[in-house]
Amino acid sequence: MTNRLETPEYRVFSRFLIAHAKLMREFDATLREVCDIPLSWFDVLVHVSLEPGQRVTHTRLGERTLMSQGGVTRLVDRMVKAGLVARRASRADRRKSYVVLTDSGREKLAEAMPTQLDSIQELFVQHLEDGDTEVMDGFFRRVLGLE
Amino acid sequence: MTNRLETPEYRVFSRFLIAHAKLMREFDATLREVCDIPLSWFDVLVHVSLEPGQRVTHTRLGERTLMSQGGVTRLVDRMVKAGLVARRASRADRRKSYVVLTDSGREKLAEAMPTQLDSIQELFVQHLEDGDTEVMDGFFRRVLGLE
DNA sequence: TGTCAATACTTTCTATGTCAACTATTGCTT
DNA sequence: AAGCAATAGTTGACATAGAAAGTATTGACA
Repeated sequence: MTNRLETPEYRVFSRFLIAHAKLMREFDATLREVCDIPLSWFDVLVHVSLEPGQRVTHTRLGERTLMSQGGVTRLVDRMVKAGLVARRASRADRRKSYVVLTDSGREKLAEAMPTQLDSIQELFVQHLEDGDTEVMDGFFRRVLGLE
Repeated sequence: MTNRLETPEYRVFSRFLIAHAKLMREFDATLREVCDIPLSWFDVLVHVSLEPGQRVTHTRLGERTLMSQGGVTRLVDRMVKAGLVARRASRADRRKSYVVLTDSGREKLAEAMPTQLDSIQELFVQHLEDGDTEVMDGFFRRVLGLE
């Protein structure tokens, strides 16, 4: 039964899981050490800043960060308390509430972005050789059902 | 600043993250639906069964499942309560306690293994084309610092 | 042999996330 | 316009995991 676990394909899968765990751990540890924020906060800062108008609804933020709605509310709560983001009620639709960066949030992002980009470079991108990028991009697109 | 986010390499990294989240979600959902256990329990069952003598110490189980020691204790607690595994004190070293499968645990594994192997096949392995396996294996090995 | 650092596991405290129920608001349909 | 399903966000109950301190046991070494 477990012999199917010993194929090269399964081994790749297994390494995929371990690599993911390792990367997440190190990204989080580095961001906490250098910038004093967890990876989840960095994610929010980035996704707010990437949005047109530098503002996101909770729902969209949930899609981007792959979190549940309740989870987003609480994550944003903590970041509001820390002063990195603020909520701004939408005029057009009073159910909506936009998440925006505060000055402090913008500063924190400017500080954390190079840190995180360096980590990604060092732990992930650096190991991409020759055609690896294209191969892996194709693979992940298929996994995600894109195109 | 964010322009480095728009390179093909970063895009691969981003898809890697999204793919991981998607796969974990679906594996867990399928195992819960079909076999009524979470992915974390399946992981434990597999790692116990793969061990020589079909028994693992908590410490080793933690290394295998990438979990903290306290996390392992409680995860095993829950599975003991559910009757899938049991703890067996070590004679040689009375600090150690081995985790072993119960009959019920062995049955559950026999039921869950094909389910999970099918999921992995369908959601991951199926999308590996031609030389993809070798390319990705090499990449993940480098990421993990193997060899 | 007595001491003490290391090891194995447990436990407490806390952080964080999910699910489902709830509230408010919107906008479609008649 | 009234009714009502859909949408946005919050909240309560609960599940789970990590960090660090605590307990028991082992083994090395003076």
